[in-house]
Amino acid sequence: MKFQTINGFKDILPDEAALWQRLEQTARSIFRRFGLQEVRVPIVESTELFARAIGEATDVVEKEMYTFADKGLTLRPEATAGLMRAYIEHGLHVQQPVQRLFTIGPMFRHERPQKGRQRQFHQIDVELIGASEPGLDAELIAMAQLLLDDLGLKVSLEINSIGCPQCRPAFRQKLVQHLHDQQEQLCADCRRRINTNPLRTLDCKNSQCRSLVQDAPSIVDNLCQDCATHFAGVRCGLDTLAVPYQLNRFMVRGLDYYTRTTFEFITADLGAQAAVAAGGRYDGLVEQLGGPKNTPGIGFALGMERLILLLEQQQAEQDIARDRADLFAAALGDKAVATCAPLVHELRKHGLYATMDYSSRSLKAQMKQAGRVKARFALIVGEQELDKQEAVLRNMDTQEQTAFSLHGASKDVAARLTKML
RNA sequence: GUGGGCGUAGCUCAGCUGGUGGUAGCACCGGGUUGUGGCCUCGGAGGUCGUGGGUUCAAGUCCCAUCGCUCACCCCA
Repeated sequence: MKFQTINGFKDILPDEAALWQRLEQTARSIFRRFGLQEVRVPIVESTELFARAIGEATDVVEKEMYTFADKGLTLRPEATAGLMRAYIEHGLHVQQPVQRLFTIGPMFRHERPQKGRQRQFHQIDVELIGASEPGLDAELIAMAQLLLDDLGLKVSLEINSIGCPQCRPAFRQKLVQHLHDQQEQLCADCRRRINTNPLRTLDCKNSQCRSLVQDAPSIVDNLCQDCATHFAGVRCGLDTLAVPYQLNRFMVRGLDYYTRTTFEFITADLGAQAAVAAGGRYDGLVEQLGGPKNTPGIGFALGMERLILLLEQQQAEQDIARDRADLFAAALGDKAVATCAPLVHELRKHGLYATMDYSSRSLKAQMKQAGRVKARFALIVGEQELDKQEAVLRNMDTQEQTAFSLHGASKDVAARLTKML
């Protein structure tokens, strides 16, 4: 019996973990400048919360959730619902009119895994709650763009507005009418979608469907006055901030809570999973979850695995800069090991990355190991030196070697040694 | 849920129309340097060829089943 990660779940080993750290650090650095605050919420919530927030009829809720049916609990398939629950539960709206929050962590969806899609995946999730001005939409999108730029990734931005409960039903009806008229020519999936989720036909990948919806009614032409004005404001804001974008009137959302502004950052380098970040406005969500009335919000999620894949592709040639050890102690013999161990520990108290080998292997083997941890210095402690209370300090870069006295308590020896490194 | 591709060393992979599992590369260990890393050189260790059946004198190779991985559909970050 051999244990292994189960399908759709993945180990992140040290080399890759370095990239994850870089990604998170870059994100945190950007978020700080935009005044975002971190929150950490549980990965388990009541099933009812997700059903209510995401929508009973969505694929995510209908067939992709990891649910403990007997307990009424579910592993979160996305972050927004839990964040909104926390926002409402703790009355965050009272503390500040606009809350700027982010969270980072794992999400779970029981889909068939493929490139850029795991069953456990990670998102960086940002939410701005409590304001609806279009300038805020533009700021949020510009921030996401800045983050992706800082990571050195080339992605393109697409935006759309999907209206609100005022104007979407009318548009939906109009679209259904149009689709009915050419039902025979649509693919089987799209024929089914006419009834289940007509908006989805707009981004079908089937080429024939694609050309058929080209002259379908466009949602941006069917927005109510408020939504149209708002969307114009968002576009204007993006222009002001010099964020290039493409209007994609076929872009829709799979989660029910979205309203008005929607956007996606797309890459051509990930196969079928093109979206590395996506989000939009959700002006009715807080109220729908039992929070204060008229609390608008907007947010987005970045797919971390997808970003990591891009980062890996991009710098396939460069190897990741590993931390250099400050000192490697090569101890030859039991006495030497006994001398080095407390010394190394003292160096670590001084904040240095020091390490040693306890096995008393050949000096050659230990030097090799020193090279492997990219040690800047090696301290060679052998029997010859020990008799004289001395060691050899070798600069691994210049190959210079000097005698180093081991006289005194290891604490004092370490203090002297630290100065020489 | 539906299709396609692939399972040989820790990793990346050779292995042609069946005829003894590769001096393959990387990584690991040791020698060359009686106590000095990277480069070089020599050697070593490491495998139920995913698993179970079948065909055959003979199966990593052909057939069937099964498990696993992967890509795509669907859906989504």
